[in-house]
Amino acid sequence: MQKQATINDVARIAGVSKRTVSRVINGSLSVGDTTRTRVEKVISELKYSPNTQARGLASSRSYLLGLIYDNPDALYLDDVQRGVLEVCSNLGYELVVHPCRYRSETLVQDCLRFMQRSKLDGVIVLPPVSESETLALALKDSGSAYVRLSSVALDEAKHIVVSDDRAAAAEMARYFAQLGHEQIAFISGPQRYKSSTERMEGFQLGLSAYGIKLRPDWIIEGNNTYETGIECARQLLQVEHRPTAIFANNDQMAAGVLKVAHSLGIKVPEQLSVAGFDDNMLASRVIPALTTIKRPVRQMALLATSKLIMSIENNDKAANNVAAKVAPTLVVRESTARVAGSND
Amino acid sequence: MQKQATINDVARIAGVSKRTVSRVINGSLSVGDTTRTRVEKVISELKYSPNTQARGLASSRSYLLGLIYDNPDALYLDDVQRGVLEVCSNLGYELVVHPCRYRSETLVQDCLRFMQRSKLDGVIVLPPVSESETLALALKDSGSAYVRLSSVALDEAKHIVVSDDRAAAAEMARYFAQLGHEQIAFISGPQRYKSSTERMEGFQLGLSAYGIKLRPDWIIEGNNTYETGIECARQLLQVEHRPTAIFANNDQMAAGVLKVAHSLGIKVPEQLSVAGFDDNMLASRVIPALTTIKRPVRQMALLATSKLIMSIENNDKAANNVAAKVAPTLVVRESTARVAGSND
DNA sequence: GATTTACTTGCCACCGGTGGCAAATTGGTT
DNA sequence: AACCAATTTGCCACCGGTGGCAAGTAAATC
Repeated sequence: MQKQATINDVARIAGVSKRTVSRVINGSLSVGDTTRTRVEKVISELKYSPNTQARGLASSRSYLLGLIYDNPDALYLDDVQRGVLEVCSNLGYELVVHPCRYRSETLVQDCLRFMQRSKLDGVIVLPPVSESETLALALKDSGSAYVRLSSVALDEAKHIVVSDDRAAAAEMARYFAQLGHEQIAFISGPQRYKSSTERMEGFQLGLSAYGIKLRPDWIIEGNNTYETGIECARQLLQVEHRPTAIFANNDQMAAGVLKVAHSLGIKVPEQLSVAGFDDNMLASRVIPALTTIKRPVRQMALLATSKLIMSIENNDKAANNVAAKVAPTLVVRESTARVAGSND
Repeated sequence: MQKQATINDVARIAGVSKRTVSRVINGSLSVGDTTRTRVEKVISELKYSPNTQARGLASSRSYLLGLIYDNPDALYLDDVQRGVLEVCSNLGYELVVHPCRYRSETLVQDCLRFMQRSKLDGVIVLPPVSESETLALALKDSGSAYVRLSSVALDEAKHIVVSDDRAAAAEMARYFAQLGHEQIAFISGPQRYKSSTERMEGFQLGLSAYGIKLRPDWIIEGNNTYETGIECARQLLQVEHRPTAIFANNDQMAAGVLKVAHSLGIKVPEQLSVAGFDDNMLASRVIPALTTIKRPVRQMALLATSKLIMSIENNDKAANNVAAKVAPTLVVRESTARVAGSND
């Protein structure tokens, strides 16, 4: 158990004061070139690395970021986490993960306490927690740095990264219409989430451009899980007259639709087109592979983390200049086709 | 932005010294009952919560645990992370995640530096990184608390949680044999990982009890990804005489086999039985749903975290008493069946 | 050469707790 | 009442850095 070198060791060996060493570490401008190189040499010889706790205590910085989320899809979380970590490790931050309950009464309190306890420099908030205005206000109020991921621009540019789910859903509508579908059903996510309503409205808007209107009984609400996907699909497919195409709010539910269709002997895409949203790993694994909307999750994570770190390092202007909006794109695979009997 | 109460505030208001407040916080025995209650009252009135950095600096504790892994399956990582976090939040720890490169030359250095930088109290190491003896030694050497997840008992009980993959694979062998399969292929994981060799050997051992021997050219090495699952499946299935059953080292590769079988018009399970290992979300989503081995990932995570925290809190004896071994179990679904033409 | 100006560097207090030890208090004995 | 042990509390140094300001040094100006 070798003892860790301290700033004093470096100072003594380099023959300077520890204040100067501190300056070198923090890249202060006012250090002479010769001094700087000398100190840097000693630092690398000693493999010295500053104690984050001491540093944090003195400067109220921790080089710790937090990731706040509520029970998201494992694949989505993983994508985000990878993206965030990539930026973190490049810029010398570590990431603390913090699941919480969006609908709990103590959400705000819980999150603030989390930040305070670990003295986080900032947090990234994932949907649906990101949709809580109470939390956002509390964060702003406590002077914390934060960035929210969302599908609507509900905050200042420096605090948010938005994916235009509405436009993407509209594109899916266009695609369905061009394949000749008119009997179309939609399995929505929970209506209390903005991401759900955005996608639904975008889809309806897109269809209306082709004069197509969703039948109210063909809009069914799931909760974004595979299991509810199955339930909703049963309602839509175990009937006399069924839709020729189903758009689900995410890939998990679309996978549920495939399962039900298969068990009912309905051929996809010949007799039924199915599409999802996300383009996570599952989408390409299932048979037939899902047509879906690719959400640029990784890109959002990168942007959010950059923004966050910029605003932490007191460069709010730069944080504002980082792009705040990304566009999901349509990915066509095997689960969708021209409607049977249509020729146009 | 309300300022946070400090230990001095509490001390002043309660009319005691801050050393006494510190004692109350840490549950020291030698505090009078009246004093204790008085201090506790003030603490809760002020909503005081100790500054972790200062605390850490003084006592070299951080209440931070680390999770070290290398590019695992997203679903596996998510399961582990959930389990770990559950225990963490109950016991007042936070979790810092740290991906790294198992095969990098700087692995050990990188991990130690990570622990040091953030002053972690301990780490949980996932496979395959957990198989690095160099890292384990370095951790032990540096006096760090750590627990490894693995499929072989390669460390003292207090440092490891093992899943008996070998026995589980043998059970799959038994199941295959009892279905009448003799023409069996195995898609292994990278042979440099113990988890891969354990499963392979267990499978072979299990088969040999029924007098079945794997043909050497029907043992193919993949790297646990869906993509290599596809490649391996092509090699096994695009030939004149093909196996009647394939066991893959994990669910991802098994999903690849399903895909190839489907594209070649081979019916699963009628013409080909397929099984995976893990029982992650994917296994039940694909069509047909995969027969697989359920790894008790969550349970392992819970055990590992408990062990770790016990050994941090200087209770090595207790850590040793936490069960160190868990048993994966066979889950039969739709992708396996009696071999065609067999009646026994 | 003296004075101003700009740039480097060092000193010391402080961040908010904990550890070791001494001091004060309590209660029991003789 | 004096003494002693056990319990409870307080004092002060210290953990390893950073901030503010003063001091020192070199270059620029007159």
